[in-house]
Amino acid sequence: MRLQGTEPGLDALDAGILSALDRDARITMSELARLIGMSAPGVAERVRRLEAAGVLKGFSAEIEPRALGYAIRAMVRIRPLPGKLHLVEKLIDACPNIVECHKITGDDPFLAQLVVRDIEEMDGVLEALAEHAVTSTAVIKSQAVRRRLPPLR
Amino acid sequence: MRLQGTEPGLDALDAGILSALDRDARITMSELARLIGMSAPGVAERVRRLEAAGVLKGFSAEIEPRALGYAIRAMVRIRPLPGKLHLVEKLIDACPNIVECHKITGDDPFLAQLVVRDIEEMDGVLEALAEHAVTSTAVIKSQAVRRRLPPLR
DNA sequence: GTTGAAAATAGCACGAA
DNA sequence: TTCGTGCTATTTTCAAC
Repeated sequence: MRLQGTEPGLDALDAGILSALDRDARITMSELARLIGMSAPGVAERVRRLEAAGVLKGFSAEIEPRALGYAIRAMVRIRPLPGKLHLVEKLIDACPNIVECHKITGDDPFLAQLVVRDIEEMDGVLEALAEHAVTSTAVIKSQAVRRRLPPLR
Repeated sequence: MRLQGTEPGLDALDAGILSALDRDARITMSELARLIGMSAPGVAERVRRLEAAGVLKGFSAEIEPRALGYAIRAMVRIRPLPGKLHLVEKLIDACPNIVECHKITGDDPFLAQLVVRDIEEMDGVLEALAEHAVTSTAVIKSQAVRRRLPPLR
């Protein structure tokens, strides 16, 4: 196996495996084997190697927030007030409505994805942040590109 | 089962199921059954119902772009030039380095997540967009909050 | 939702290329 | 090394309750 971070390291079979697992992570190794034309132990071994190489970090469920009553999703840029960077980072982590947050370059250090049931709930979260940071909120209207993999080779 | 979008609709067992599947989507129904204290056919039935209700949209692999040689990740705000909205949307969809894109409110209609191997590749993507849109790029330095579920009840 | 039996699958050792 | 075959344990699925 090649070192992590060097390429390609992935042949067409690995690419097929990753692609299939991305479409349906609960597929059986047998079915996966049929799809790419290998034996089940063979693909299972490759999957283990991809995990060991750090390519496959895990498998997760795609859950639809709307179906849980979270009608609104928004991207929030967050700029902590002077001296409040660490405090704000803790606030962000402690806010259960923030389902993801990146530290980014530029004027606003954080870009968070917010999921709320209604405008009132959104306002509550933003108000709580407002004491220690300036926020810019953009409501998500739709997905132009649904989560997908980058080119695998 | 309650109508999609009405709450709660989820009891503690469903919440446990979703949480466990989010942590590891490839867990067996038997193991999941043990975790939440039910029989295997019982949990399997609940999982089917959560899928039918639109709560569980699917299961996907978490793939680490870095391990594939994509050293840089960035969030790009994209503002199409007048009359170029649809063209830009097509360009975005056709760009394999864009792994996700939201249509949002505000001055910049699109917020895309970009994954590239190096600065040169990033420049190439942004140059291609520059003909038809104004872009603002923020490189992702780290994840402050790793993808997680909102409160399930 | 549970139990129990049949079919499919996973995981292992071993041999071949 | 990496993959395939054949075995056993586990899991899935379906029936009946």
